Amino acid sequence: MSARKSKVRCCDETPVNVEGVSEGELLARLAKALAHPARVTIVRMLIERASCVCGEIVGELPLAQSTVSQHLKILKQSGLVQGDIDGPKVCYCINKKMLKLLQTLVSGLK
Amino acid sequence: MSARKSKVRCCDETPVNVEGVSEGELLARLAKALAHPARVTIVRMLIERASCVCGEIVGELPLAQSTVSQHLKILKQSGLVQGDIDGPKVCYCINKKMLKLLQTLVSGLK
DNA sequence: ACCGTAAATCGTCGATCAACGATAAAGGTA
DNA sequence: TACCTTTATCGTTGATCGACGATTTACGGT
Repeated sequence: MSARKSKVRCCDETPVNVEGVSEGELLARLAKALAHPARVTIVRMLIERASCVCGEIVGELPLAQSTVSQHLKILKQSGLVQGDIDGPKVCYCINKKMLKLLQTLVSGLK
Repeated sequence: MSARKSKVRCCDETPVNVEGVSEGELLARLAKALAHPARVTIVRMLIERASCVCGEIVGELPLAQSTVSQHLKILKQSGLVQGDIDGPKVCYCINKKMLKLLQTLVSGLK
C-alpha cells in the first residue's frame, strides 16, 4: 500500500460549483434537497455524527437501501452532502460551506 | 357601505396549525414550499412589499395566471403565506411566524 | 340585471419524484 | 480466484409537480 489505505477523515474541503446561479435559484435547489423528511433526517445524522457512514443511514431509516441511496444522490447533487469512497464503504458527510450558504440564504429572507 | 369596505391592512395574526408534526417533517414541508424558483421569488416579493398584492405577482413572473395561482396555493398550504380576500382582489402576504419558524429550523441545523 | 375584472379551479400533458426489488460494480478477505 | 460486503444503478410503478388554456366563481361598478 502507498501512504494510507483508508483515511479516517473524509470529505475534505469542497469545490462548491455555484457558477451563474441566481440566489433565488440556489435557494430553491437547496430547499428542494431538504424537501423530504428522510433527507432532513439524513442531514441531521450527518451533522450530529462527525463520522460519516452510509450503511448506518440505511439502518436508521425505514427505507430500502436503494431508496436511501437515491436520497443520498439527491443530497450530493445539491452540494449539501459529499461522499468519499473509503474502501468498500462510502463515507458521507455534510458540506459545511453549503449548509452555511443555505442558512445565510434563509436567514436573509427578511 | 358599513364601516370600511376594504381594509387596507390584511393578513392579521395567524393560526399556524402545527399539531403533531415532527420538526423534521415540518422543515421538509417548509423547504418544499421554497423548492421552486418562482415560489422563492414570490416569497421575496411579499417580504419586500409590506403591501400584499396578487395581480402584481402575476405581472412580475413569466408565468400564466393559473400557474401563479397554483404556486400561491402551495405557499398557502405550507403556511408561509396567507391570503385575505379584499373585494375582487386577494391580498397576499407573508406569515411572519412561519418564516421565523423556518429560519429557526434551518439555523438549528448544526 | 349586466358587464368587467380578479382569482381560483378544472382538465390535460409531460416530467420528475419516491419507492421497491433485482442486478451490477468495486473492494476487502480467505 | 472465489466469496462476501457495501453501495450504486437499472427498470418499473404509482403519485405528485409544473405548466398551460379554458372555465368558473366572486365582487364592484354602471
